[in-house]
Amino acid sequence: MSPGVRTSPVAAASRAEDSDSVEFCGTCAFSSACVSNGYNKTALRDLHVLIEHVGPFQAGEYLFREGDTFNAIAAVRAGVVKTAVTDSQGREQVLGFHLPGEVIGLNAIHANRYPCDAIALDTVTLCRFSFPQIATLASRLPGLQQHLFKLLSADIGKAAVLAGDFSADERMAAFILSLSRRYAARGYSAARLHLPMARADIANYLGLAAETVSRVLRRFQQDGLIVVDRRELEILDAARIGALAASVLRD
Amino acid sequence: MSPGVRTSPVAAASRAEDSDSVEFCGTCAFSSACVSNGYNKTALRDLHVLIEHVGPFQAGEYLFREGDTFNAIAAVRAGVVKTAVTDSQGREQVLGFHLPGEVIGLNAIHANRYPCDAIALDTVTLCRFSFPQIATLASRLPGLQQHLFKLLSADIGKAAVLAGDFSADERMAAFILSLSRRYAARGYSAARLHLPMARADIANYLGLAAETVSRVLRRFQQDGLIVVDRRELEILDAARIGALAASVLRD
DNA sequence: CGGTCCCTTGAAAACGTTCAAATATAGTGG
DNA sequence: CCACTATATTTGAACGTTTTCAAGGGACCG
Repeated sequence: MSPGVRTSPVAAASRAEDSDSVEFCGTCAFSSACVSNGYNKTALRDLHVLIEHVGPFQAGEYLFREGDTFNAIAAVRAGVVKTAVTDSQGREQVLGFHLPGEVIGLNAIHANRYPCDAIALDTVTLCRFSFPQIATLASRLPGLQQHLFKLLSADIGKAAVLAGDFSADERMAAFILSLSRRYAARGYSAARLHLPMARADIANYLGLAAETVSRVLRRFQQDGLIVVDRRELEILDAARIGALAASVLRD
Repeated sequence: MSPGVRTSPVAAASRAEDSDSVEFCGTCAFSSACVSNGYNKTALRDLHVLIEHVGPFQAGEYLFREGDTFNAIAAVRAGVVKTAVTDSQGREQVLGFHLPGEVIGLNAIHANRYPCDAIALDTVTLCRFSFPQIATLASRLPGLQQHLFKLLSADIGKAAVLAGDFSADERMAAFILSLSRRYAARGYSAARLHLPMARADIANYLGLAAETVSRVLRRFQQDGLIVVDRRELEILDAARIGALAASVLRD
């Protein structure tokens, strides 16, 4: 990204790359699939003009910070985004990881400010949607309004998944399987996946200690469930992983 | 409520009580405050016709069940509602408690089915809003659409609050303070409050054992933080409760 | 007054954490 | 290309908070 951009590239107005392009990228096409069925080209153009491609961001860069004024949601186009809050004592609490195709910023609508930080874990590019504009457009396109309601509704349930009292094994298995499924839904391999986040981030997200994550992964490998090497992970026994994760993922 | 109603009074179409009344109840007035400013009487009447007052429900009655077809959200008008899921082994997981003025069913939009059970903890009455109708109306009333977006967005954050690794004391203090604030926001006392749910429900919600809840409450009382007698609770030292809860509630 | 459910209390056990240290890896500059 | 440093991960052992197990009271309801 260009040097000199100092605060909240997502929150701040950003220039669109390839502003003369009239094609949707894959992510945009996904995000707008709801309106592309049965709507005219005017609607599609309306949607297109409020989309900006921003990035790339390098690992560690902040996409937005807690407290920044909210004015846009964003779909991850490439890379992985971590959302987290930091308390007064500087302790971080990881809220989630967002893979390509997934939307960030929905939890900022309520207070008109982002309630968490968003940090690139690797090289990230985004599709940025001005929220006031997309809300206005949603008034005219019932399909878009419905899509936004559903995106928001789905996020309510996701946040509650790890609230239960699950064992370290169950949490770890659910984490692996969730990543696998979400990658698979985007056309990546369901068996081999890359973990772009540190063990400490996984642990924090799952409510465990980093040492516990390390130990559980090692034991999973000893038991033939997975093969893990650094941040590359292969699922060998999806059935047993699924059995462990079932109580967490509810299926 | 009338006998013979067997399934999902919220999901199913229900008769409105006082159908000839043209006055909003307090909850309805609250829920529709967003549109009552600057909108004409036609809009208000449109909103009113899609509201149904349902109930009362007795303690233990199901307002809707997991898997029921979704077609309405509801605001609690009186009483307290517990939402929970039950896994394949029959173990219950409490997702939340909903006080008067709070909305239930928002997490059902995504899949068009309720993802959890809703159970009355005491005598409950509801304002039921047909979701297809309110969504249609929201297309014409930007203020209503914005209000719905904000309701949904706020719920995303609420669910994640207890995901962190907090001690039993911190969780319990946060629970007490959250109830106190939410009751106070509705005009009830912030210091004296009634707990309509069992200790086991509190424990389940907080990710603790019921015995731990009992012990923490007793110790809080020994330390002069609260007085608790059965399901009546008085906060004596709001400052220290607040200090304990701060890391959980983030303030 | 009996029954049931809810709550409380005590003691032992378990799971995961914390502390401490070794190992490995990636990044940096010579 | 290599040494060097900081960071990340792994591993071991002791500790601690919470859970589990077991039992005892107590309130509410018929």
